[in-house]
Amino acid sequence: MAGRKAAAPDPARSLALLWGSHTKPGRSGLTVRAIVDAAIALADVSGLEALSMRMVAERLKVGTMSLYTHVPGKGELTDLMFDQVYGDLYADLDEPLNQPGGWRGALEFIARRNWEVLTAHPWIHEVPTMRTALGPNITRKYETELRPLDGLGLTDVEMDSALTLVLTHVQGTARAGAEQLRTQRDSGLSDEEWWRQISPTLTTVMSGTHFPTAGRVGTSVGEHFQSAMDPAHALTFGLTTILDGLTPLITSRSAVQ
Amino acid sequence: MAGRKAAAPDPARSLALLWGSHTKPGRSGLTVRAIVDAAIALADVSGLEALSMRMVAERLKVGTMSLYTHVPGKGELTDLMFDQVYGDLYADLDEPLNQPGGWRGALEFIARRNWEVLTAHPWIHEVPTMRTALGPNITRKYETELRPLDGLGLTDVEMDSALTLVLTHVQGTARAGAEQLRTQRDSGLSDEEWWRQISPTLTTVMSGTHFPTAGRVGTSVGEHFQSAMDPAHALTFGLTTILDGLTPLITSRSAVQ
DNA sequence: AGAGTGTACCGTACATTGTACGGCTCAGGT
DNA sequence: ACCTGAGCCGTACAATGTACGGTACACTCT
Repeated sequence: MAGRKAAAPDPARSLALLWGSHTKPGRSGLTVRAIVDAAIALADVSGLEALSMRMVAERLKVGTMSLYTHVPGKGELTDLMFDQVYGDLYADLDEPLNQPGGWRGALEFIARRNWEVLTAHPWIHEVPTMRTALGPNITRKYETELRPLDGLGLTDVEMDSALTLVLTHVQGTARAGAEQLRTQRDSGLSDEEWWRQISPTLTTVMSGTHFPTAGRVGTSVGEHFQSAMDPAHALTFGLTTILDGLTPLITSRSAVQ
Repeated sequence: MAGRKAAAPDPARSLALLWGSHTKPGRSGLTVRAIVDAAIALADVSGLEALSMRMVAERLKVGTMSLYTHVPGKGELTDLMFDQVYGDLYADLDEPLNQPGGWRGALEFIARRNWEVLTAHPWIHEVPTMRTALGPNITRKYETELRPLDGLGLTDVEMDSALTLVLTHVQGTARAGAEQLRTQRDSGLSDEEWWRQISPTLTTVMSGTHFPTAGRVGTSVGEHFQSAMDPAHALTFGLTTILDGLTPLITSRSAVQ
């Protein structure tokens, strides 16, 4: 990254911002909320890396440095953006729990919701999540997502592990999809056009090497999805497999109870 | 990112570099290989984002712009780095296949090997992988990893989906672990110190809100792992679950044969 | 041996980034 | 009417990737 030291965001400062109430408009109407909203709108289009403090300021018709009155820096701003988009994820604390289909239906619902945010705001993948772990919305999300797993006989650690597994899968798959989309946008080439462009170079250069399985499977996948991969298919295949894998664990625990 | 246009890497140029033979030392001993090795060594320590062309040049005792004689730009350089670290992943094309334990043992072996590279070179997580998909080493890796799944009765698409699921899981978990480590390094704080620092702010600010499940489970996890998460545990829990989930699919297909 | 030529090498310049610093300007209290 | 403090912002700086144009060396051909 460029610029001055870009000092690591102060956790305590971030937390205060995250949990505090910010309803003091100032004399040009500038608010933490307005800044975060503007930043999210811009990031949705261009990504976090392309998002600059100058762009945010310009969109708000405000001097660049005015932002720093309300937000310590870009790092803390991304923390706020992150917490914000997870704010409306669930209608209430029991929405997944009230889903039909028991724990399995609940986890499917959770996966689908997370998938939706991730695809609506692909820049989330660029946010270092470790440090934001304690924002108010994130904490509520954790509570909401854990509840359907409570009382099934699982240990606390198992509950966390199961949830983490599902969320990691959704995130990884969504990330791959976002990357695919972004690559297409950046290059202006669709998957097919891209393939046509590199195809001659590839055949020239690949002559003499034989990868029979990779060749056959790669071709099948390409024909089936018209692409090198289909994120939606990967999501459901993986989710089904994971839930199938969790079933014996949960039924054995429930039986003991 | 800063700097000039930073034009998207030319796929064809990357491919030529990836597949071509580069054994022309030039008059100051500068080689594509040497550049890539230096870049990898630096990235291992500081990450991709902190890696700069100036740093690479300095390490090689060479002017910055000399690098551009051998490598079109930073984007293509990262492509080369990516392909390079996957070069020695497997001893031969049948190493996973020859593992004991059938397809399950093979997938466990594959997961472990991928985990090792990912933790040895955490910057891999920052590489946009879509465009590199066709490097020689990556293609061989795909072949090697698919073979243990061949002949089990799975369709080509199912073979690819199963492998992708395992690799996505390993990558996601490794990424979380890398992020955790990096956050610690950057802040100079261990998990415990970090917790002590934000704890007072948190209790002040969290008063009045009740998240019973999150609180109980979070505490249990923290006590069990001395941290908010344990990547190694997440890896094995998830892998076990996924393989358990794949078992019915594979046995049903094999039965039909 | 001498001349010519292409390629490896690199110094400088520039646009772009995050943000430190210090000044300006106003709202509100005394 | 004046003072004070907070919101606002112009300028400056360090760091980045790399375009551009120049320099110097290894080689080939005469």
